[in-house]
Amino acid sequence: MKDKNKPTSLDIAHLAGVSQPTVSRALRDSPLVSKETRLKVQEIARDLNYKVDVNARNLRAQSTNTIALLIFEDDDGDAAFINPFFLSLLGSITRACASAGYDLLFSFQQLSQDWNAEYEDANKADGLIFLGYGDYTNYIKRIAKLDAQGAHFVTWGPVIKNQPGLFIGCDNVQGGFLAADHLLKAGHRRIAFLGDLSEKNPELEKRYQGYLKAHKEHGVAISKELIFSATSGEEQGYKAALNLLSSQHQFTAIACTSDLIAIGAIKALRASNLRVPSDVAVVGFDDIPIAEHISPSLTTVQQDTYEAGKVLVDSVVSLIKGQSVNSKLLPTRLMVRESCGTKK
Amino acid sequence: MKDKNKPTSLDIAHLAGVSQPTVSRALRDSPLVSKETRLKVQEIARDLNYKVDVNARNLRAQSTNTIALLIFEDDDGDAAFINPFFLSLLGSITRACASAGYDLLFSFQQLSQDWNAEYEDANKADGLIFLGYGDYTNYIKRIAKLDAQGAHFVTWGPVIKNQPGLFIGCDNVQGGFLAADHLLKAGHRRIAFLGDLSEKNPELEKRYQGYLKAHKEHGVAISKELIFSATSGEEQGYKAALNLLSSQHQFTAIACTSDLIAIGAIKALRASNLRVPSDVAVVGFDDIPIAEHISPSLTTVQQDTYEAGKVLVDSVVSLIKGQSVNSKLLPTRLMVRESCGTKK
DNA sequence: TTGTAAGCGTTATCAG
DNA sequence: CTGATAACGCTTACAA
Repeated sequence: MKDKNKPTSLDIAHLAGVSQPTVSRALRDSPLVSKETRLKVQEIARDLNYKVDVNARNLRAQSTNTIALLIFEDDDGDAAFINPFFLSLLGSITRACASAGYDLLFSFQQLSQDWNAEYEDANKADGLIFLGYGDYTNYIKRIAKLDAQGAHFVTWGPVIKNQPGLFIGCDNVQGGFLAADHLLKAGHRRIAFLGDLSEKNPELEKRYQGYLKAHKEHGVAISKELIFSATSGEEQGYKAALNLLSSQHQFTAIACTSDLIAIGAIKALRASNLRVPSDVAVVGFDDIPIAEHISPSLTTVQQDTYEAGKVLVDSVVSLIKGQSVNSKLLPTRLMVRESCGTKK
Repeated sequence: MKDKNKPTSLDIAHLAGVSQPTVSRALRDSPLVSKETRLKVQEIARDLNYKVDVNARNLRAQSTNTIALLIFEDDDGDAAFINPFFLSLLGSITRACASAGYDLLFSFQQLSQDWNAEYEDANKADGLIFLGYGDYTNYIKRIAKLDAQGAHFVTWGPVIKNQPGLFIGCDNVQGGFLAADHLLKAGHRRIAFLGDLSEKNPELEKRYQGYLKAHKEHGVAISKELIFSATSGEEQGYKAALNLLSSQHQFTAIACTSDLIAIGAIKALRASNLRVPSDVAVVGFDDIPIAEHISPSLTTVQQDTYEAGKVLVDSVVSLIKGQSVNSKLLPTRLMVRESCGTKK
C-alpha cells in the first residue's frame, strides 16, 4: 500500500521553523521570501520528496491546470477504434499541452453521451478540446449550449459563418481543390467523388466545393452522376465504389473525402479487376500513416497535424486566460504518390 | 467568460430547506436519506445543472478517481511521434478506464524526465500505467524506487523473475516461437533475426528465445552470423537489413522483433532488388494497423491490444483497491499474410 | 432520518 | 519580509 505519511506544507514549516504560508511562497519562488529561507525550505521539501497536493491547490485556486480532450465518433460499433487522423493529432496535442504546462485528460465518447456537462462543469478541466466526426447539425446544438454557458473550448471542424463557439480546422475547400486540380492537370475529365454531402458533414461539403472550384477553373463540367455518398470508414468507401462501378458511368479517377474511403475504394476497384493508377487514379484526404505504406501509395491531402495540435492547445489556453480567439483555418498540402500515376 | 455562479451543495441545501450533508447524501443515492428529500434535492440539482466539484471531493476523500497513462520512449527525436502499437493500446485502455469509472490522464514523456514522482505523489492520480520502450536496466531502477514507495502502478513489458513492480505483457517467447516456427515449417533453414539482444531489451530477447526454441524443435542449427541489432524504428530496420545484405551471408527469410523494423527491412530488400516473399520471406511483430495494408501485407505476431488494455486497467484498479495482483503474460497470435508466401 | 462541527492541504489577505 | 487567519466545497463522525 501507499505510504500514508505524505508530507504537507505544514510538516515542512515545522522542520524549517517557519509558517505554512512562507513554505508555500518559498516553493513557488516568490520574491516575497528571503533567499535564505527559500533555499532552506526548498531543500527540506526535496529531502521529504514533497509534492504540492493538486486537489488542495485546485480547490483553493478554483482552477485545474488541466485540459480535457474529448474524442467522439458517431460511427459503427468498435468502441476501441479511434480514427487514425485523430490519433495523429493526439501526439501533437499532448506535446503542446505539456509545453504549455497543462495536464491532459483524455476521453473517448460516443456522440450519444452527455459530453456537454462532464468536464469543465465538474471542475475537472479548465478547458476542452473536441475532436469528432458526427452529425454536425446534432452537435452544433450542444456546442451552442456550451458556448452560452461560457465554457472554454475549441472544436476541430469546419469554420462556418455565425457559428457558435470556436473552431479550428483545415482549409477543406483548398484541400478539395488541390486534389481535384491535380487530377484535372493530369488530364482526367471524369472524376468521381466519394463523400457525404449532406448538411451533417460541412467539412466534407467544403471539400466538394474545392472540387467544384477546380473543375470550374479548368472549364470542365461536373458530372453529377459520378457523386456517391460515403461518410468516413473503409467499408463505406468500398460500398460507395461498388455503387459507382455498378452505375456503369465512365470515369478515370476518384476523389475521396478521406483516406479510409480511398482505401476501401481501391479494394473495390481491385475486386473488379481494375488497376490503380493505370485504369483509375485515386486521391484521398488526411494523409494518415497508412497512406504512405499501402500499395499503390496514396496521393492525398495532408492536414498539418503538428501545427493543428499546437493551435488547438494555444487557443484553449488563450480562452482560459480570458483572451478572445478567432476561428482559424490551417493550410493543406498535396502529397503526390503512386495512386495517381502521371497521365500527362 | 465562464459563469461564475457555479452552484454549490450549500445553494441546493438552501433551496431545498435541508442541510448541506443531506444534499451530499441525497446526490449519492444514500439510503440514509428519505425518498422524499432525495427526489427533491436531485430535482433542484438537475435544474441548477449542479456538478460535484471534484477537487473538493478529492481533497476530502484523498483520492482522485483518475488513472494516469504515461508513455515514454527513449528513441529518436520526434516528440510528437507515438509508437503505433501503444496507440492501439490507448483505445482499449481508454475504454476500460471509462467502464471502470476512472478518468484518464494522458502524458507522453521522454525517458529522461522525472516520471517517478509526478503523478501519484501529487495526488493527481490514484494509479499509474506505464507504456514504454527504452533501456530496461535504466527504468527498472525507477520502477524499484516507485515500488518501494508503495505506488499503485502497472508496466507493460517483460515478466522476469524477482522483478520489482507489476508487469503485464505479451508472451514474447511464444510470439517469437510462432514466427520462427512458421518460417521453418515453410522450409526456410537460414532465417535472419533483426532485433536488439542486449539486456536493455528483455522483451526482444524473449522473442529471440522463442526463435531459438523453434529452431531446436525443428532440429535446425542457428546461424549466429545472421543476427543483426535493431531497436525498434523503421530506419533501424532498414540499416540492419543493409548490414545483413552486405555481410554476404546466405538467408531466405528474416524474423523481425517489430513491424516497423520489418517495414524498414522490406524497403532495404527492395532497394537491393530482392523481392518479398519470392526471394526473401519476412515476419514482423506487433500487428500494427499498417501491417495489413503494406504490400506485400506483413505476416506478423499479433498482440491482443484489446485484452491488454482491459487487463492493464483492471490490474491498477485492483491495486488501488488494495488487492494484490500478479504479473501476467497474454497470449499472442500469428497473422499469416503475404510477406511469407507459401514455400512448401 | 437529519443536523452540527470539523477538517482535507493549499493559498490570499491582511496585519505586523 | 513573515505570520495568523480564513476560505475553497465537500464528506465523515457524531449528536440529536
